[in-house]
Amino acid sequence: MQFKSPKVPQATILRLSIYYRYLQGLMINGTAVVSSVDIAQQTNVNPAQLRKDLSYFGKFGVRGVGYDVPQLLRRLKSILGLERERKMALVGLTHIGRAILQHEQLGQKGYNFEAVFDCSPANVGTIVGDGYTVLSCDVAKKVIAERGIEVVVLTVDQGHAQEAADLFIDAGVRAFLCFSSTCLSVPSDVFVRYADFTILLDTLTFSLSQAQPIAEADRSSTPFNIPYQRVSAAWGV
Amino acid sequence: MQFKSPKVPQATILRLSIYYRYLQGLMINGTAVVSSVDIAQQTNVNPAQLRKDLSYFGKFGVRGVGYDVPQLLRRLKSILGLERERKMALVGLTHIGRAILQHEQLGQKGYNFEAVFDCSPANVGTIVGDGYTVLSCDVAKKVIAERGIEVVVLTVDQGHAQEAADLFIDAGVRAFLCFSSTCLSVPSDVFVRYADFTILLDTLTFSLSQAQPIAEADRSSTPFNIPYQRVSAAWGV
DNA sequence: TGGTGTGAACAACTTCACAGCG
DNA sequence: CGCTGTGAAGTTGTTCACACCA
Repeated sequence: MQFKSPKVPQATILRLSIYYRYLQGLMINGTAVVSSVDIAQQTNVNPAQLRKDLSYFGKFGVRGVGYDVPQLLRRLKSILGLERERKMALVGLTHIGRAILQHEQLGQKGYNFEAVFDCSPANVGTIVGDGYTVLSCDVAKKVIAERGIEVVVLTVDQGHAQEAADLFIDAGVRAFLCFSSTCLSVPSDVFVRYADFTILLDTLTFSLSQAQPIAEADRSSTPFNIPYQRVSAAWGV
Repeated sequence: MQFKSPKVPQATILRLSIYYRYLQGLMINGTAVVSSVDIAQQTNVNPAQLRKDLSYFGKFGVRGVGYDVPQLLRRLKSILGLERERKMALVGLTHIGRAILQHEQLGQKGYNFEAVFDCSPANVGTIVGDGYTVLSCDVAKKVIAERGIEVVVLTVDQGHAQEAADLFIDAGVRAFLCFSSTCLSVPSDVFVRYADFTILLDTLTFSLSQAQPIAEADRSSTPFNIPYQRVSAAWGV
C-alpha cells in the first residue's frame, strides 16, 4: 500500500501528539466512537485540519460515523513511533532536571530514564529521584552505548548547553530536548527540540502589552497588527 | 511616526525573544556592534528572516555596519513589553511547579512570583521555595486583584487544569502558561501558551523513527516525506 | 565596499467546499 | 443523512535579490 507520501507539515506531527492525548482520555472513559468535529473542538483545531492531518497517513474513519477510538489510537501510536519504549538520559541536575526525573507521566508514556549525568563532582555518585546514581560526564560515551540511550534531556546550567550537547553527540545521541535558552549548533542529522518556557512567557508578555494598548504613559509604540491565534502559535510559535 | 503596521507573524515574536537572549550575551561580553548574519547564525535563522522580523517594527541598523547591541536590546525590550516587571502566580505544587519557583533566571528577567496557590489542604499554609506561603484557591480572586497579578503559571495535576484556569479567569487573569497536556478552553481575550514538553518528546520520537527507516522488522510504514527543519518547528511545531 | 531594508517571488500551511460513501 | 476524505482556493510565512546608503 505505497502512498505517494505528500509532504507532511511539521505542525501536523505536533497536533497528532495532541490528538493522541485526547483520545487516551476518551479511551479511559470508554468512548467508542468520535467525530472529527469533537476531537477538533477539544484540541482547539479546525475539523478540516484534523481530517487533513490524518489523511497524510491514510484513511482512518468511517463516513457518516466517525473514528473508532481504540483503532485510531493504535494508528497514531504507530505513526508517532511510540510503540517502542524510548531510553533517555537526563543531563544536568538543576531544579528542573530533578523535577523531570520525578515526572510520573513520562514512564507511563514509554519514556524511561536509563541514566543521569552531571558534571559537578559534588553531585556525581549521589542518588537522586527514583534511585538513580548520578554519573560523571566522563563515562558518557560508554554508558550511552551500553544502555542504548537514544534521547538526552538537557537541563544543564545556562552556558553549558552547547558543551554538553557536543559531548553527547560525540557519544552517539541524535535527539535532544533542551531546556536552556541557548540555541544549539548541531549536525543536520541531530534533532533538537527546545523547551525553554521563558521564551513562551515573553510571547505572553508581548500579547498582554498589545492587548492593553496604552498603559500609563507616552508609549509611542503602535499596536502592531498580529494575526489571529493559531494552535501552533500557542505551542511556541 | 505611524507605521502602516503590516501583519506581524506569530513566529516573529518568538524569534524576537530568542534574538533578545543572544544579544544579552553579547552585551555582557562587551560586543558593541553585530551584523544580521552573526545573530542569524547563532540563532539558527536565515539572515533575511532576522532583518524582516525587525523591519515589522522599524529600522534599527546602520547600512554597511550592523546593529548597535545596547540600542537593539532596548528596542527589543520595548517591543516585547519587557520594560515593566510582570507579576505572576504559580498554581499547583507539583514537582515542576516547585522547580519553577526556584528558577533564578525568571527573576532576572523581570518575572516575579507574587503568590503560590494549591488546592490540596495538605499544602495550604506550608512554606515553599523562597518563602512563599501556599494559599488556598478560595482566596484566588481577592489575592489576584490585591497584588495585581497578570500571569498564571499552571502546574496543576493532570485533569485539574481546566478547572483551575476557569477559577483564575474568573479572578481576572488573562495570561496562562500551562504545563499540563490538556488543551484549555478559554474566552478569546485570554492568552494561553502550552509548555508540555512530552509533546515535544513525541515529535522527537517521530523524527527518530523516520530517520532510521526500518529498524528490525516488518514496519510497513512508508517513510513519510517531511519538509526540512525550520526554526519554529524546533520550538514546538 | 559591505550590510541593511524591502518588494516581489516562492513555499508552506490552513481552510473551504463538496464529492463520495457508509 | 451525516461525516469522512481531499483537490482546489486562500492565507500566512520565508527567502531571494537587489536597491540603497553609511
